[in-house]
Amino acid sequence: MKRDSRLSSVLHALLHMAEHEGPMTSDALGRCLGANPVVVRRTMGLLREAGLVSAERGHSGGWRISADLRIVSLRHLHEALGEPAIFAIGNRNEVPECLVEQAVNAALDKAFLEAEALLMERFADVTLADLAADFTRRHAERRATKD
Amino acid sequence: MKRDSRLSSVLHALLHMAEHEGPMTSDALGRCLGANPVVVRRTMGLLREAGLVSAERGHSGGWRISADLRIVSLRHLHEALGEPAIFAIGNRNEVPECLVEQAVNAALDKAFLEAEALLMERFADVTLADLAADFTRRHAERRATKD
DNA sequence: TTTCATGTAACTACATATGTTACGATTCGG
DNA sequence: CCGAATCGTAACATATGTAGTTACATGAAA
Repeated sequence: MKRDSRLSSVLHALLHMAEHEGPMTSDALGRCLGANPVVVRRTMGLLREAGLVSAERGHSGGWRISADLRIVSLRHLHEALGEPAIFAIGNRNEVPECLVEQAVNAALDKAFLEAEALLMERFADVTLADLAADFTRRHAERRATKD
Repeated sequence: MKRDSRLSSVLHALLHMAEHEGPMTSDALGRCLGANPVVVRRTMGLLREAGLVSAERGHSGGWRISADLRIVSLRHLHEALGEPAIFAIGNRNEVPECLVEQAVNAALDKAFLEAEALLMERFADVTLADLAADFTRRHAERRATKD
């Protein structure tokens, strides 16, 4: 199964936007991410619908962050992306007649739901501001190592 | 992304085998699961390599469980299947140059590793015997309801 | 020796993420 | 007002991975 990397992509894009003065075009973001500008527009469009960014068309247009970095968490972004399926493993049949399969599904579902709940908790704990701070720390570290 | 349902499938198959006298053929298991017998052989072959089941060819052959149901956990089965990827979400680029992307990956990896650790714990806690008992309970319940 | 079963390779079918092309809609600058 | 820049979006292409299917070799039992 090919993994959905949109959450990773939008985080990367948003942090670049946070470091950048003025709006960034889909083309510029595409170059940062190594992604196609149309894919950028497609994905950022979901964040726009969630009110997290805004887009301006025409000359000197592009994408801007329109939310507080200290508020927006990974969970918000996951929701903005439509809460895509988290697991690459699942039940063969979601509503089985067979009692054996029902027992199997119940056990698997319980484990997956717990893991998903933990993941969502962790996602809710991390904001864009946290990531920006981590980036700043890494940046300072690299400069210190080079000197 | 199509989900990997092999763990669900082998659990379903193993429990049917546990309830069944003598070996079960790939054809019979395929009918239980609603799956193709070749796919059954392909998947059960991995369990055979892990020593969890054995296969006999020829007349009155088929698959047999060759391990203690009280010992074999979901985790063992997951391992026997080659520990397939658990998450359908992931980083865009696993070894990025970009410090922004490194910060993003670090945050996501941390959350995913914690969730995976919890899932593996839960998997280790559930044995085939537990599932068989749960099936028996469901079976008794259904009969009680019908009466 | 015939039949029934697994073992396995090769190919097909299908789903989904991402990439690409094309073009319309909008905005700014000259 | 025109033209370039930019987003919005549809339609199609490509890539990858799961499961299904066909075909046939191998082995065991009646």
